[in-house]
Amino acid sequence: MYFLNQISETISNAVYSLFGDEAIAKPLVIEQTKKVFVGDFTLVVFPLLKFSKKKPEETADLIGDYLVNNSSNFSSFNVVKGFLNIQLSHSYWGELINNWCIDESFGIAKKESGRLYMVEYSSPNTNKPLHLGHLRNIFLGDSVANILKANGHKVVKTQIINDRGIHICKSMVAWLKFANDESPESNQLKGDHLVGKYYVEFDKAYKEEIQVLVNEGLDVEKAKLEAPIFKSAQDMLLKWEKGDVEVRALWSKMNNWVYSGFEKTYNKMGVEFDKLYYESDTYSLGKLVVESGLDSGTFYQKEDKSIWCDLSKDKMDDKLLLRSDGTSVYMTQDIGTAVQRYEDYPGLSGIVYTVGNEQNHHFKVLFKLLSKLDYSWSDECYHLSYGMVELPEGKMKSREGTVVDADDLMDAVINEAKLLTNERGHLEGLSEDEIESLCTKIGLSGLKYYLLKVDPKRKMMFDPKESIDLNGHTGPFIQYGYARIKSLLNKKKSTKDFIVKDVEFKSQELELIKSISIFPEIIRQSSQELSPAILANYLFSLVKAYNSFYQSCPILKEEDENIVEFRLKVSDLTSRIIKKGMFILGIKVPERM
RNA sequence: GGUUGCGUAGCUCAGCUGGAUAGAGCACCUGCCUUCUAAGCAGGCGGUCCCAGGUUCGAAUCCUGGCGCAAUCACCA
Repeated sequence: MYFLNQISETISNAVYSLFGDEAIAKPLVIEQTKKVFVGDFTLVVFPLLKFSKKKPEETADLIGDYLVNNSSNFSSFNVVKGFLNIQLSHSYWGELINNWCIDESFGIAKKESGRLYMVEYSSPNTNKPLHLGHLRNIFLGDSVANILKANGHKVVKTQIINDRGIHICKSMVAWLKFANDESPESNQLKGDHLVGKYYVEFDKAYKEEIQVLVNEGLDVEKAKLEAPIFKSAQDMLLKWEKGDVEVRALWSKMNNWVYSGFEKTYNKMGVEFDKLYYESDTYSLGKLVVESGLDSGTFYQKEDKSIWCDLSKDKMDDKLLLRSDGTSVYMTQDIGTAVQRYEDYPGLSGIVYTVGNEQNHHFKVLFKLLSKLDYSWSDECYHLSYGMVELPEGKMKSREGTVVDADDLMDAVINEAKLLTNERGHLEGLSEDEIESLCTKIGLSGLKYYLLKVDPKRKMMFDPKESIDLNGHTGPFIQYGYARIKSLLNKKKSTKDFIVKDVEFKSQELELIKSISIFPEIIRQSSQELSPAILANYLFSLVKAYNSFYQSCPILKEEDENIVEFRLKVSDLTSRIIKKGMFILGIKVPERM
């Protein structure tokens, strides 16, 4: 049994014996003892006073006495006001460490849960390259998938690619008009960047045309609709929907440019997907589902033929599902996609949608619609909503060119890692390939950790200077801790069958052990909250505890062989947790740096 | 205007299923490398936890009301 449960059960038994079953009707409040007090665990006794009918101090004393007298796991206790601070015996800690060390998968679920979850993330449009906002999304989703796996679930990593619609047509129109057949091959530009370039070109030309029309006396709204280039885009969308061969060919060609560009970006990130969905495939299923919802009376039709869902009972505005011309909207596609997914994976236990909080309302409505359509799984859909990434100078706006490009950012962060690592003289004796590999690990860890350490649901500030920092609360700090342990273990390995016993731990050793002890709980909690930030912050505190231990407890110099073995063992265990934990965050750790 | 989320040190963030003297990192200041990697460690400075009420033995945490910021409420995606 997980030892925290074991401890709380023992304490619970003590309370039961002393004060009866009513006293344990509510869960006991047991927490790790705050640093300023002496002890390992603290029982808050205030809630027990009405059962003990004694003062807080006396109540705590009674329980403390009982524990120490009835279990060798507890060595001593002290009472401060209504707080019972309990210390575990060092021999019990030693026993625990032995167990953790021989457990290859310490902290990770031993048994499969039998559940299969789908995690959706990234889900870009195919008209422009990925940017900083996508990075938070992708790192989050990828890590959440790993967290679910670490808790014994099976996971399908997926994305819905928004490969159709008016915005895609804009790039296509602009390319036809301005590109002179420019292709990724002809000018060595990544495909997604090339297509993005023409999306911007479209916008530029569009604005100019609007201005011309306005100068001719049209009002702005009208001009937006009348601009020739906009009309061509609309025209192209109609042709696309009708399956026009030439338009489809161009669409296909440009989308493939984008996909190969994305591919490179995902490779660099170290991210991959198990299953891809394309809106061009799922929107028509969405239409069918909406139409059958109309037949069954779930939805209603207005005079102009548009189809709606009445949400007044749910205190929301009615939602449009098919336009009067019969074309689909975003919501239609999302309904189709969800239905398709449950058809593809009948055993699915749930879908996690990693999508920004700007779409909170959209998903609330989507899940409500699925429920109205009587899909039993509608309440298994979960919107993992995360906050926007903001820059020191404000929000990213594509129109104002303040968007931070994902490829540029990764390159910058890796280059910076090279500079800083070189400054420290840590690149000596490495080949070009090794330097590349090491600095990629370091740079990306800085970036990923920076984006993951903040609670997903909060908006966050992205400061470029901080994101490439190697000191303090950063990915490289954790990597460095790992590399130091590895360097140590290369000099002397712990003996496999050594058993820790009769070791009196120094305070730094005990702090480290305590930090290690909660790793399984952290893995569980990260999954419950779908929050890599919990794990990220934990790993930082673990490494801090280790560094403090490392500083104050010499290992190779220590004479007592028993202590040396213990310290090597606990170092090895720490390194395994760091590696595993960072892996779950999607971050690689270098063996040396 | 309605709905939802957020407001903690100069800055970026933890802590929030109520618990003790609210914690980290950055920045600034002091020490520590002939000793296992100083990308480190030890310490200092720094707080009306937005405001006002309420519940409670106990509130940064829960409730109500303000103030401020953000998102959203599209025949956009």
